[in-house]
Amino acid sequence: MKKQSKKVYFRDDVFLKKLGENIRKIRLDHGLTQMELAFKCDDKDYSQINRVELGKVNFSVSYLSLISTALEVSPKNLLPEE
Amino acid sequence: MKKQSKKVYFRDDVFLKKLGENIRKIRLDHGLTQMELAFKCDDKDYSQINRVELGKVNFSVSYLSLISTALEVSPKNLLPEE
DNA sequence: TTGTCATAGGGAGAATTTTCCCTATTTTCG
DNA sequence: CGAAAATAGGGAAAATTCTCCCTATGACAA
Repeated sequence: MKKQSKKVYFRDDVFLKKLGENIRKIRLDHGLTQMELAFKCDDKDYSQINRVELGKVNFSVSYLSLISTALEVSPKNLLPEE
Repeated sequence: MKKQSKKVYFRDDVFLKKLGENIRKIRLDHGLTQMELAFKCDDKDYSQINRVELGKVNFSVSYLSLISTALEVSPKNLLPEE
């Protein structure tokens, strides 16, 4: 019987927090509400945007790409330094 | 009975491909193997790194942060333009 | 206050990634 | 060529996100 190591997905809360704040900042710079941004992302619901901005979900890089397209900026611009 | 719309997660294959290529390029610039990079990421296995570089998985932004730390670059540097 | 808009967040089920272990294929080096 | 190293990828179980729908809270104007 193998020793069963606990599976815990890696999650960088500090990074997620900063990333969410950046996204919010850029969204507001564009004068968009969460709902409007969700619409531009072809997302039926804006709860995901909300959770992203609050750093509550460890979302995927594809979604990062989607948001950057909707905000008309390079994905690079969404990321925090370091 | 509600109409059941099919759930399909958003996935940007083109973006994932370019991102993977960038990561590979930077890894090689640092003279690391996939295994060595995995080790620096505290990943027990290197198959994940391999799939990331090949654009086969839509990995999380936390993992992106992890890789950037291991490669000692800003997460920005890993992302493709646009 | 009342109503409206925007943000915050609960909850369930399905989809997908992540983790872990293994093997196959390809590349590199003696 | 042959061995060793590195990359590619199969597969299963579990963790977590994603999607969708709904409600609560907060902010702000009439």
